[in-house]
Amino acid sequence: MAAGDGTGSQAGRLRAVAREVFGWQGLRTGQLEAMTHLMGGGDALVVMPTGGGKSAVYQVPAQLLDGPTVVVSPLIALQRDQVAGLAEADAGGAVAVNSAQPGAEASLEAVRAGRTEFVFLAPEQLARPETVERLRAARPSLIAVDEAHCVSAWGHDFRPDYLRLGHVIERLGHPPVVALTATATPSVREEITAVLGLRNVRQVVRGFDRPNLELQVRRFVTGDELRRELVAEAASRSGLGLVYVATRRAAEEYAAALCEQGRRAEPYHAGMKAADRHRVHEAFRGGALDVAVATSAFGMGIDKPDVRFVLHAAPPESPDSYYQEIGRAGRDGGPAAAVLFYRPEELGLRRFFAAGRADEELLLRAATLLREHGGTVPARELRETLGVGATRLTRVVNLLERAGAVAVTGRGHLRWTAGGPDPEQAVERAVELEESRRRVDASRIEMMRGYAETTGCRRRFLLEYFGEPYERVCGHCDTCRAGEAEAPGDDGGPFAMHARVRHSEWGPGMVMSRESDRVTVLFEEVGYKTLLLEAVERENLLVGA
DNA sequence: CGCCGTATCACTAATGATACGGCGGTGCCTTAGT
Repeated sequence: MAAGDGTGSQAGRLRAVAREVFGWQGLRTGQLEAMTHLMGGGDALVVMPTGGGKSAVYQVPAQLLDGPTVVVSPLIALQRDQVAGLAEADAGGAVAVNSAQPGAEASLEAVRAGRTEFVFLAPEQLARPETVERLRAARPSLIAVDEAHCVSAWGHDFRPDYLRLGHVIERLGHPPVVALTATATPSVREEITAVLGLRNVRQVVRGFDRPNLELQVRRFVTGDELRRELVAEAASRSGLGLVYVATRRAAEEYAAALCEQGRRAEPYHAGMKAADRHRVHEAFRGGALDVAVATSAFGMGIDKPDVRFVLHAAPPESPDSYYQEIGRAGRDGGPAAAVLFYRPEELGLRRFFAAGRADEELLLRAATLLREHGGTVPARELRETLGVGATRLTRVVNLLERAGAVAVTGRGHLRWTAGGPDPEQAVERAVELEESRRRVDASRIEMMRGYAETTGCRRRFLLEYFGEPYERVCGHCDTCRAGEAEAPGDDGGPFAMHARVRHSEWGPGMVMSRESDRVTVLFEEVGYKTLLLEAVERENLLVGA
């Protein structure tokens, strides 16, 4: 293909739009690669750090494709910012459709009539068949799914509507789809692709390494000591900081303790009034704070370049979440510290959150009712018959659907699959699926423990967890400086990075990291497992697959 | 699973020690009542 022709002029048009509409002087290779693929009709999965220009990947092609762009975005506050940002450019207009926004009807009509280019919605809005039909009538030419890792991180029980996005995409005629996220391990990338039903996918993954982050873990025996030391460190560090805690109550207590030390500190969690949350957010953005003490509610949409430290009072539920949270430090490229204050006991809370089980009895009742009915049943009717709320029903239906027993129609009605499993088999499969999810969640917690307790290079541990080979040690995390971290020796043996293997009991998996005496494998069914090489060889546990 | 607050006991005066129960994160939505 001659340069300047075909894809070449395509890139030229994209660059011109970026410049003329948005005022961006250039596009990065990764952005351009994803955009070109979308323009060619394919789907894309873009993994880039926040502030790396993810939004551009859909905003620019949207100008060239004939039809509106549907943007799925999980937070209403985030939607507001994005709509406001687009309003400043001459980009064709943007609206958000949600409960906090009056005039949903007029907005959808504007989209259908072609008066608005961008429409932002939360996944819950797309659970409403009427809304999907309205969008379908507008014949969208592009769909962007922002914060796509939510498909995996929250979808299964917390926000089940994410799991329905695949159906929504099909119902909207499956125009080019771009999934965007700032953090995703290879397994999460696979899950995003599967759940959204992406086709002809181009994955664009920009480097995860953030060399300016100094990684450190401080280990404690008692909770009192941990709290005291954390307050002391947060109070003495200079520059803007973020302290992540596990509970709302801890957020309040640490913030109060830091104020006593004379720092400008505020708590932030989902139990606070919207006005207070907004106030803290603004204070953080405007430099009126020294430290924000927050639960995981504080996060998405934060793009403050000069955060100098992120301290964790307790480990989050996975290295994915941890990396996302510490990634909010040092965006300006200047030095920044990420310190985990660790006690093994604190993992207990995470295990509690991950322990939920499938409601077998409810599954069986729902399955039996649907099969006996035979035809299509409105979800609302089934909810009333079973006497459960929408959240629980959605969860049960999702499981039955994944078990191949129930289909959800475009109108949101439910139908038992003819020729599928019988109710008992379906419930059995659903329970297995839930068990499998539980095992994977538990294994991610174990990987978080692995990070906290490793004697190897911490940067290497995280990057290999994300599937990015890092065959060296960083030299400036705490273990490296203590001289403990040993350089890896990759002799190209049978368990090379990313090699496909099979375990006699745990089934197929992929090698995610190697140390001199052990290997960590991500098994499809049971999650992460670390095996001693000596035992692997002695028992012949792993074979190449 | 582990933590914290409350209740109870033991016991001669204020407090300490132990047992037990409840609670714990992320955001949409809707609807009732100011």
